[in-house]
Amino acid sequence: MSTKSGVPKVFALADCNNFYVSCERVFNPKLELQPVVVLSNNDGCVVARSPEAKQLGIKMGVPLFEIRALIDQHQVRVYSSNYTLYGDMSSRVMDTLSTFTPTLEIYSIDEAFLALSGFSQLNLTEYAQSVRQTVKQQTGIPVSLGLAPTKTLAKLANRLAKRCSSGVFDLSTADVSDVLAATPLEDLWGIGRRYAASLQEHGYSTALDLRDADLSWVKQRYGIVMTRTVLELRGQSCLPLELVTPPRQSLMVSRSFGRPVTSLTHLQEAIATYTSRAAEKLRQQQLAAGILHVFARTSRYGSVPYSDTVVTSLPVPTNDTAELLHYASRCGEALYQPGLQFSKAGVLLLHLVPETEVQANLFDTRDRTRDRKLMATVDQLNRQFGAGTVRFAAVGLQQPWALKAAHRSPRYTTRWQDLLVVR
DNA sequence: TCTGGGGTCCTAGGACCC
DNA sequence: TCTGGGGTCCTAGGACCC
Repeated sequence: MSTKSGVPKVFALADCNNFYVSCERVFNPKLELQPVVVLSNNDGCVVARSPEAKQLGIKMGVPLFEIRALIDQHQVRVYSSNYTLYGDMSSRVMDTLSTFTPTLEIYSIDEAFLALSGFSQLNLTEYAQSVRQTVKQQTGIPVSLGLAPTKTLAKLANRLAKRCSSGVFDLSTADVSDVLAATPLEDLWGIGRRYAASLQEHGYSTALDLRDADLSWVKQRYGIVMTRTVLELRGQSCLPLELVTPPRQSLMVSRSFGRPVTSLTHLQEAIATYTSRAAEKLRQQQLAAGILHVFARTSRYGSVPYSDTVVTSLPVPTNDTAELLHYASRCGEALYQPGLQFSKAGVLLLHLVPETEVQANLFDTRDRTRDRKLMATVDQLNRQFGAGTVRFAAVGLQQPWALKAAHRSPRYTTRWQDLLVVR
């Protein structure tokens, strides 16, 4: 695969190793070489594991209560998620990566694709090594790099890089057949559990089988997405780097409750809390929403199955907390049913537009200039004195339904009170 | 007792129109 | 017996990702 100029085109996927655990370790070096896990919101499931924790057989995504015994037995260190810290560490890593190439796509909180076209004169593996070392040195975070002619193969190369001590794996020149033959379908980017099972029923079991599958059959049976995967396995790049972040289409805030909610009051408090948070996020990103979805559900495990969504079209796209709270509260009333044990609720905002491009409505009676000033002041106070300093009464005071986060580390990098003290 | 949260894209099918 | 057909738009649901 070559570009027009004849320069080999290589994608590198840089992926932070056990990112959340690594973030915790940067600020608490005692965690090195110890089994460590980081939990999802509400301390529900394991979402990151140190190699030592993986060694103990702790699987990705397992609920905490299922591995209690293992944790006690091996004194696994357990942390609640600290997304403020991880987000901040992520931007430090991305800043460092971006010094190596102008063509970089930030793919997720801990991954970035780099285009290394034009580096043909250099030894790519050495270059990748210097990327690793620099990121480690400047941020404390270990990363691995996979090199390949397509994104899908770079993803695979990265998996292999994670297993070798050098932390770099290059599939850009070698014949990949042997590697693909040793790769189960569900290890491929874009092939999840369902597709893997379905392909298996048709006699495919490895990535090599899929690469050599009949393209028109794949297209007809599974659609365009998997067809691209097949082509990428063949070394034909179909997924370009996305250098500009596409505008966001939706924004969601949802949480499971720390304990079941049965009263309308508590359901409304939770919905108001999530709505407030969603409105803050909108303002941070200078967006306004035209459609509000509010949903609530009971637990998938036991209890009466119930899940419903109420949709409201807003008269004018808005990011005003008070206005969104007004509509959300109506939705909450519509969703509530006595006797149900609600386990989760959430708010989804759609039809997002830049706040500067909001079309006025002729019949709009709100004094929006005044509203905007109020929100700006509230945001400023909360930035200065901490989140939640100024709140709307609707969010409640006690919040007995609120989620659990019993093991959270301090926000070392984003809160003055939590700054690490060296004695 | 205890099972995450936040996204995107694609497709099928219905509504509607000419 | 005859009862169009094709295009577009929208939505819900399903698949995937981290």
